Amino acid sequence: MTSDEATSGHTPDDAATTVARVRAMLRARGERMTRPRRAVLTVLSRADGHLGAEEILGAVAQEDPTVHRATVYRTLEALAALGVVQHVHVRRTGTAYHLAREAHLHAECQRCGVVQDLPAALLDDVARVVDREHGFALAATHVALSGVCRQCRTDPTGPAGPAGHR
Amino acid sequence: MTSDEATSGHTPDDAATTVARVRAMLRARGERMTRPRRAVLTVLSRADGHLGAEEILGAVAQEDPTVHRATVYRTLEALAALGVVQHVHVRRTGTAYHLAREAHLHAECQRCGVVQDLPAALLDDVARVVDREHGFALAATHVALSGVCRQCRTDPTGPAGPAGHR
DNA sequence: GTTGTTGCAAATTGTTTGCACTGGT
DNA sequence: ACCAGTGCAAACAATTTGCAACAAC
Repeated sequence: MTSDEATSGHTPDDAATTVARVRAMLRARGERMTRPRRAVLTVLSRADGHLGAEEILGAVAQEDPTVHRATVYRTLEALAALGVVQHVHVRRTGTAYHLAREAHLHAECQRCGVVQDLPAALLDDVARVVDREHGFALAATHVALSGVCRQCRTDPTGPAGPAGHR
Repeated sequence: MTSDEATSGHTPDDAATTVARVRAMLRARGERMTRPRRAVLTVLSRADGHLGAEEILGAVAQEDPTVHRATVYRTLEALAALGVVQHVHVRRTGTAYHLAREAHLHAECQRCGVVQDLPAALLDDVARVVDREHGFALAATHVALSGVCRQCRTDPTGPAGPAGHR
């Protein structure tokens, strides 16, 4: 990969740069950099964290109203295949996407729906044990852990998200 | 419904016993033990492990064809409210249910879809850390961990379930 | 000019809801 | 008899797919 990445979680990644990089990757596979793909990449680069499909749909629509929902899904799939984006399964949002950077876990609050990042290393030990004892290769980053965030524990009367108990 | 339950090796929990126990719990709340509920409980008691909604639907239909899909969902919800059944979110199957017994984790193979149980204690340490460091109260049993099961690691050409990569 | 991609609309999948009726207690 | 619970059909949300038109390379 390339050189610079402060990696501390905050470096939205220049959209143009990302697009260029991906264009090259696509070209190498005989695929194309299209308008919808550019839009999706732009949206993803801008947003620092993960975006729900719904959010991406919305942002892309603003970026370029001619891009169709289905296309966004297909684009995300294509970019995932490229290894450029990763997806996490989240209860509330359905699926969330983000540009592939350093691995990290996700924790979703079952009350308010907030998804927060956690260091990937947290599950390293568990992964090792599960592997050794159960033969199961954990893909810890792939599904958001469930629980209740600090906010909601502190303030149980606060704004519970749309969902009752998930 | 033929009463030939002397077949399986382990002891899933006698259906009749469960039904009786739950009937009491329901009664205590002014609720009723109905045919659909009996059917769902019977199905759940028989099956040792977790069943996907789809499986429950099927089994219940065999148990009593007059029971409607929607009713099964409502029944599962009611039993969950009672604390009698627990649900786990699984990508492949959507949601899986099982009678509430000792807490345990679930691990879902992203290739074949198998869901296996893991000891709940596995995540105790992590839960403690996440709590202390991030203020997040982990509900580890609520979402199935993702990964690849032993079978699929060994035999990558084997029968990948219906889904590509989840 | 290829042919990878897109837009659209319709199909899926999994689950929920409104409502009149039925059955448990 | 009363009302929790049910059956049914239709609504739902999120995503996927078939296909003809289209646009990158």
